[in-house]
Amino acid sequence: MAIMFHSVKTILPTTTDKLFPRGGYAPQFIECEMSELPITPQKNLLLAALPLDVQNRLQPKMELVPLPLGKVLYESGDTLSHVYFPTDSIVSLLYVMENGASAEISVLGNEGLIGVAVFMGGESTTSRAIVQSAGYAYRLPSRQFKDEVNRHSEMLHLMLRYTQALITQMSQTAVCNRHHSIDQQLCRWLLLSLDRLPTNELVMTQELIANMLGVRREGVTEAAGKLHKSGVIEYSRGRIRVTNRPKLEQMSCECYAVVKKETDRLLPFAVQVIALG
Amino acid sequence: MAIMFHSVKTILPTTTDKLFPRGGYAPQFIECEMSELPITPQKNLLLAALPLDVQNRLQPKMELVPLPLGKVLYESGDTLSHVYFPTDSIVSLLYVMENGASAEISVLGNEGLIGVAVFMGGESTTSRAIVQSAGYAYRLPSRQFKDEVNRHSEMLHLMLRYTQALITQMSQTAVCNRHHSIDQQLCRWLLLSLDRLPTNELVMTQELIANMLGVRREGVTEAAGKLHKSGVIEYSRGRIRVTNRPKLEQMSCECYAVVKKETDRLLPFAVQVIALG
DNA sequence: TGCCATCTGTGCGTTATCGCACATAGCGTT
DNA sequence: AACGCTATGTGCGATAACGCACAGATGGCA
Repeated sequence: MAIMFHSVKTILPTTTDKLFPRGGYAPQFIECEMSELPITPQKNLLLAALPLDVQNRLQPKMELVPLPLGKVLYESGDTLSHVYFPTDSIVSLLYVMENGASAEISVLGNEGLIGVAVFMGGESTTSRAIVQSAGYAYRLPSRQFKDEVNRHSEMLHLMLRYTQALITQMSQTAVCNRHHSIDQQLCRWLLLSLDRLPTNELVMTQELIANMLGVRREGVTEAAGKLHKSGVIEYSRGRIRVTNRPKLEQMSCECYAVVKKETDRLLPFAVQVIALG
Repeated sequence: MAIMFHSVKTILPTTTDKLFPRGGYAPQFIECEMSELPITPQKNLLLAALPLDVQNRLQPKMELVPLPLGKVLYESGDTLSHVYFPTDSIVSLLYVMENGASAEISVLGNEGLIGVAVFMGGESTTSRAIVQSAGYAYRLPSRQFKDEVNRHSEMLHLMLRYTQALITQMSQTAVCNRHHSIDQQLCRWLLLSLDRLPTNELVMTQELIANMLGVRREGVTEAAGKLHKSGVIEYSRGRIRVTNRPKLEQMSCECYAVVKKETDRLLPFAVQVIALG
């Protein structure tokens, strides 16, 4: 399969060793165009939705950090030292079982935050947060985040709404895992990722997608082959380009639409303009 | 299979028509011994964990309502008029798909409440809340519940902790749906139900269990047959008695233990004394 | 230019679960 | 005591996904 992808430069180190259990993946990164698109806290839609005075209070306390692919923001059971507000990165919440098998619980980008357990009170969760698409995030020490949430009820209510959206996605994942085929789930997964990216191209091997979906790599290969035959995607060695998004949506199970609709309802400020393939 | 179950009296009407999509189930109820065990708000462990002054404020606003098997407390998309604090009933959060297939997202008893979406801000969810084991619950109008939560930060924090426990269970359900066999999942499901009942006997047909697990009824029949052969359970026509709980735990997947441990961590006041089979 | 790690494609037997059909059994009602 | 509804048991072919093995393709790098 000869597909042209524009060349990219490696600008961030990877930390994938032992992080993606099955794979030995060492990918490259799309250059982050810092000069053209300055990364501000407002790139995160939750931060942007806060009242201006709260934004101003938070700004000096936050720190912009790069999130290379495969970086683990926290491990199951870890006490969370910071919460992260992605600006252009994508993070998966992944559950890893005793035998090493895994499954994605939810995925989030600049519409969300990593670390709801901080204000939920548990301080840790049973899942792992792992960077699925490299980029940046603003982070805030948990302690200060908690103070702000307790001080500004508007911030609390925003976080709670986001948490409900997260719950919706988790529920739907459970249902999808039960009832839908790998083909359909791949479509759902691609759409969820696509919604959190500025382009229609994702940097992700089939091996990693398989880890996220909790299925065999070969299963993803087969499903991706079908999507290619249908003219929906093109791909090559860790890059996937969606060329027909409407058809992708059509081939997906209802789960994508349900989650999208509910997320848009709960977080109307985060309604995304979809990049047409 | 000749198993003796103590006779029971029907004391509550059922509302199962069209509520459990696949089944035409019309079961009886175990008599609720009101006189021996007065039902007080403190039977619900969340209510019991509140500061006394808050309990006293809430008490007159709450109403004790019977929850017959199969009753739908809310439907997907419904605006929640009340939140429910079960005292001795069990409620499942169930997702019902477009084609009628379903899957349980989580289950809760007197350690929880139905209606987290009220203080999360969404006012509705994409799931259905349905009574899985008849009993009672105290309910509180959503409006008043919200006021109390906003007024008493202690109450808010308690609810948030419970919500995190709920999230943990949802996540684990997603993983379990992906990776574990029907046999294992049945064990998990029985244990989760058992923990929320005062006895080691549950009133539930295999058909309904299949609905909860999102699998075929025949699959549950087979799995239950194996458990019986192993001497773990006895059952007959809508009643299941667990006779060897340790073995049941041993045959379950890790998911039960993970959820239990995390729930106990988050809600230490709700640690349950397990009825030995 | 050629090497080589790694990503993707494919085949094949095995297994779990499904969907359907129908048989058997338990229990309340007449 | 017989009936009938409902719950449970069982068999069977179809299917989806699995685990494994290995072939082929790609692209970075020496």
